[in-house]
Amino acid sequence: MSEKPSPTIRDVAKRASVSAITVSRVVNNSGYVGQETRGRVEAAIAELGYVPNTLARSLRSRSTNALALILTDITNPFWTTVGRGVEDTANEAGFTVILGNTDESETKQEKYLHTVLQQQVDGVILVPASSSAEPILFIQEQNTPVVVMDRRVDCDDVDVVRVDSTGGAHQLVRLLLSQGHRRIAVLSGPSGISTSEDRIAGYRRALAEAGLGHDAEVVITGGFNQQSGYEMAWQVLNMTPRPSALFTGNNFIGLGALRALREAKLRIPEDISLVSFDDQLPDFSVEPFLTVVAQPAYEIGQRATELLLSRLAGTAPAAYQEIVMPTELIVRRSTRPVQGAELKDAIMVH
Amino acid sequence: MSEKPSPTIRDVAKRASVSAITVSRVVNNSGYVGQETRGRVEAAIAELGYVPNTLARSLRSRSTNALALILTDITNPFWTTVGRGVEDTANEAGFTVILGNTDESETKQEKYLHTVLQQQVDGVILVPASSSAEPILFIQEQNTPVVVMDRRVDCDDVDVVRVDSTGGAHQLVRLLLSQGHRRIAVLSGPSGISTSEDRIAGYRRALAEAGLGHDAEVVITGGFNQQSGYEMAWQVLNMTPRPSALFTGNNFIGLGALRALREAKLRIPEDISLVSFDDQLPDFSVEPFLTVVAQPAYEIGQRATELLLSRLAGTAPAAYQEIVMPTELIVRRSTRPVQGAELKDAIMVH
DNA sequence: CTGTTAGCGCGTTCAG
DNA sequence: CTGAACGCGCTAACAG
Repeated sequence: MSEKPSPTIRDVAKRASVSAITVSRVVNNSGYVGQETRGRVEAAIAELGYVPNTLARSLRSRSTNALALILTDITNPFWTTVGRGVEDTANEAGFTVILGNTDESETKQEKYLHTVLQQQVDGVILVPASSSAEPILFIQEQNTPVVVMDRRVDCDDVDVVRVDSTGGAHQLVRLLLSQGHRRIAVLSGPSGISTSEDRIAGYRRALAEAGLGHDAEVVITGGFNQQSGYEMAWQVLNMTPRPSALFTGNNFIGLGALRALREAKLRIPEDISLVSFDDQLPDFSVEPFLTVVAQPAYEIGQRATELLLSRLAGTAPAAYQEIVMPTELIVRRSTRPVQGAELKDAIMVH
Repeated sequence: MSEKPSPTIRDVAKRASVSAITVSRVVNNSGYVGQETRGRVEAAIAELGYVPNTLARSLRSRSTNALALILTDITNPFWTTVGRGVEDTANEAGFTVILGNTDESETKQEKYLHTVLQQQVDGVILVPASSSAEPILFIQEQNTPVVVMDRRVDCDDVDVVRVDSTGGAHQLVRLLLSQGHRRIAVLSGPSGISTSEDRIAGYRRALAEAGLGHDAEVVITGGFNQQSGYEMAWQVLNMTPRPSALFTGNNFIGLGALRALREAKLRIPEDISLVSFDDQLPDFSVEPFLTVVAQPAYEIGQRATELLLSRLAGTAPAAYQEIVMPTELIVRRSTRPVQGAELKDAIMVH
């Protein structure tokens, strides 16, 4: 393994008997270069196996053509799909994407923000771990454009791309109400996160419009993960009277609840109804049967990236944008009209 | 939004009435700096909101503290787990990880390799899209250390971390043989990929040791994905006589086969036996029941990264390493001894 | 169409 | 313990 250093632009220049800048123009397809000169340069590049140094390029040109995508849970298929939307859109425009995963931790988020800003990314797409405005301001202080994705924050001066969580929850709960359900439990995410709270708000609005109230006990908050969904579901199953329907605040909470219901030997929808925010991945061992409100995950990533790129290009409207995307109600087979008798038949589980 | 440029190390130096290099020493904790001086510098950093420029740092120090991880399918949970092993190990050592997804395409792989080498990553972990030595040589030409993961390549002068695919397949097929299965179909990945071929080799060895041969028709190759598994399984189901057992070459092929078997209304293991390479993700709607050979996914990533880091540190043995990790047979409930009658009872499906 | 000059922000080298 | 000079590899700004 010989230790000869990688060839630089000057080595290529020398070999092709031109100046460094000419090589630069050939590599970047910028400016005018004569046919014959270009040929010589390209030959020299091939012979030397020259690979341009992006670091130096970015240092000089003050632009890395890289975006940071900072999200909360890369193991969640919803986020992988969003991520793909971001990546595809960015790549198409010649940008690379640097990914950071915060696990909903503000500390990790801060760490990643520092890292990517040090790396001089041209822009940031952030799924904030809290609704605090501080991280946003920190990014903006570095003159770096930022788009907040999925969640609202306590800050008006920033671009946001999200879905209508309140509306989606409202639809789901109205469906349950129309089937006669009256005691409906909500298993939501962390309080302090807008999606989590908006979904509860949609639930409350649906009940209020129907002239109904609800026990405080049936509204539960936890984490946006399976374990939490599992635990919250058991909590619900132990209530007296037991709710006749569950509304879970995201896909993972829904999965956890599903497991709890199976352990409790409750059939869906015969014994209990279940609806959820977020569609589930197709599972090839069973037919899809969960009634859900689906989010346009890929498109969310796409729109957020487009907005960010237009800011970078200076083609975005001056005013900060808030893009709210619609959700889609998909009715399948996990709910059922409540039977007259069932209303009083509140069995204790466990 | 005022357009003042981000503060540089010199701005901090001026504000603290020291030289730039002193600031550098404070930031990097290198060299001696007096207590009092350090205090002034830290104050200046905080007041200015100074964030060091990694680009310039790396350009100067000729090291980015970044590794590239190039793999073939990020949507496969096996690879996400491997990736986590890489990421955790790298982060612990102060390295960041740049991820590239090739979808088993040599073209995409080449594109990513170019990108990350331009970005001056300190090392590459590659899951090669083919067994060609060329990409390896290309990386090594840039004086960049590389570890090949999961697959063998036509190149001896490179570090490799993989599992014993032949051995794992051998165990699985021996289990089937011991239960009396004689006509066993293999649904494997692309030919030309060592894992795919090694798993077929293990199958052949098990049969040969039992003094048995097999029809060429029951050995099928396709892609390492669900769609391909689904199609290959249907192909098997239409054979006469129909194989009494299936061995699928990875988790996704297994999932696709599962779907085909369900569509064909075949019960497992009553109507047909199924074993697979790779364990499946826990699915909360059904108990795990598939008999598999599991790979230590996380540890594979970990070992590969450790090896790469030790190369960077210069602490690795001079000779190239080939680390072959063991697989684990997990017997569950997807196979069953073949019944005497069944052997002749080769029903056509469809 | 091509070249010269300068300097991006930082850290190594060597001298105080 | 601190600093001055220099250059990493590349391109912006200006010549010609």
